[in-house]
Amino acid sequence: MNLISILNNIAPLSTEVQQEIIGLFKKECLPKHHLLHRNGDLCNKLYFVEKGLLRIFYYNDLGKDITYRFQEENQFHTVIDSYFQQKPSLYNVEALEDSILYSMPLSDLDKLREKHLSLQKVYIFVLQHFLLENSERITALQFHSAQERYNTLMEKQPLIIQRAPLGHIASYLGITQETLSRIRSRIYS
Amino acid sequence: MNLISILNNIAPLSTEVQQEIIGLFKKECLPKHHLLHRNGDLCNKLYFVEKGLLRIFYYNDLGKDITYRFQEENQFHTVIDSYFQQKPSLYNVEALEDSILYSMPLSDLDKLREKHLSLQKVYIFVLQHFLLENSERITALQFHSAQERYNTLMEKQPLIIQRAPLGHIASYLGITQETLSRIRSRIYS
DNA sequence: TGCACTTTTTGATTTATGTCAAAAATAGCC
DNA sequence: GGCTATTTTTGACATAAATCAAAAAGTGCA
Repeated sequence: MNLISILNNIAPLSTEVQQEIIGLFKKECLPKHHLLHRNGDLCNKLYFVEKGLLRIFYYNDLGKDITYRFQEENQFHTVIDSYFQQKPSLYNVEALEDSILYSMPLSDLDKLREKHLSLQKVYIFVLQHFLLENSERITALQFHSAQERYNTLMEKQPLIIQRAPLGHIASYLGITQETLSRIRSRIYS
Repeated sequence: MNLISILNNIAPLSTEVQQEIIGLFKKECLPKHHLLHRNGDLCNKLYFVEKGLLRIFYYNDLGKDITYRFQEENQFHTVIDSYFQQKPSLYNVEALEDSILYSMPLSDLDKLREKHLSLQKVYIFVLQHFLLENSERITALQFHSAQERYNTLMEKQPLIIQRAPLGHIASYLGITQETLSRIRSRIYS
């Protein structure tokens, strides 16, 4: 699986550690439209997306479905509000395509991290990566126009445009579906 | 200093570790308006804000000064785009008040974390905390109105309103100063 | 105390984006 | 291949917030 090579890239792992990791991650296959996590649930697993596409979303005050983010291949995934605080989540997670995930329970990961310093590093790296991504997103939402935010998405995750329905992309960008449709039809960017 | 008791709250530290931490953090006193970090600089220190108020900001395409976030007392601070990747930063950091910080070089922290597992936990906790905060901010910027975002700020960091100039708060919320002024003058929320 | 300087407020107008509604296009399926 | 069901586009109109400009209020200091 790609997981191991990605981890190795972050910090080289001994064969022993690699074997242990492989042993603890469990393969999960989700059909398209499967709801992996429902708001109110507790999420106590860290996932790695081997194949497919996940969408994390929540319902706002008006009950409207808002996409918080997409998780593509080779990304780690978890429901952060629940996972980090072990409390019921506000978010839902669904598979937008048939997907293959690897999952590891939080408790196993904790033990593993205590046992192997090298993994602690990897975990920190992953957290930092998420943090950087989020800070870019904040910057974008703060003062970029809808058009600019769309352009950025096109650069960073170009395939999302083809893989996810328009409405999901629109709410991810913080705009309505109609506005996104109009942006796409404009000749000039 | 508050730092030690805060760290202890996250994960209990031995007296030895505490002493080592105290020894490595260096006290820095900044006068109001001091520019702690300039865009293009490398940031290789982790800070703890003992007293005062910091503002992290950047200049957008139009050269407009945009507040990315405020750091109040008892918060950890660093310039994340630079610190985590050790590359020149897009951000500036200034003291909005006379401030007292404690700083530790990245290299010292790395060594310390390798040496003491308990600190690794603390570091992860801090990262997770930032991550949660950022995700709430994204949610707010995605679909809350200017008014709602202002209300949220009032709840979370009520003192900011009195301590920072209006223009800085406005850009933090992703709106213009004029709009913020009008929000404040409204009788109904 | 008064004067310059900065910050905040107010006003008039414009613009980007939202809302509601319906038509067009696309996809899923018997 | 044709027929729903879903998704996307288009249109008309409403609205929140931006912009530009100037007045008012607040602050620092000689």
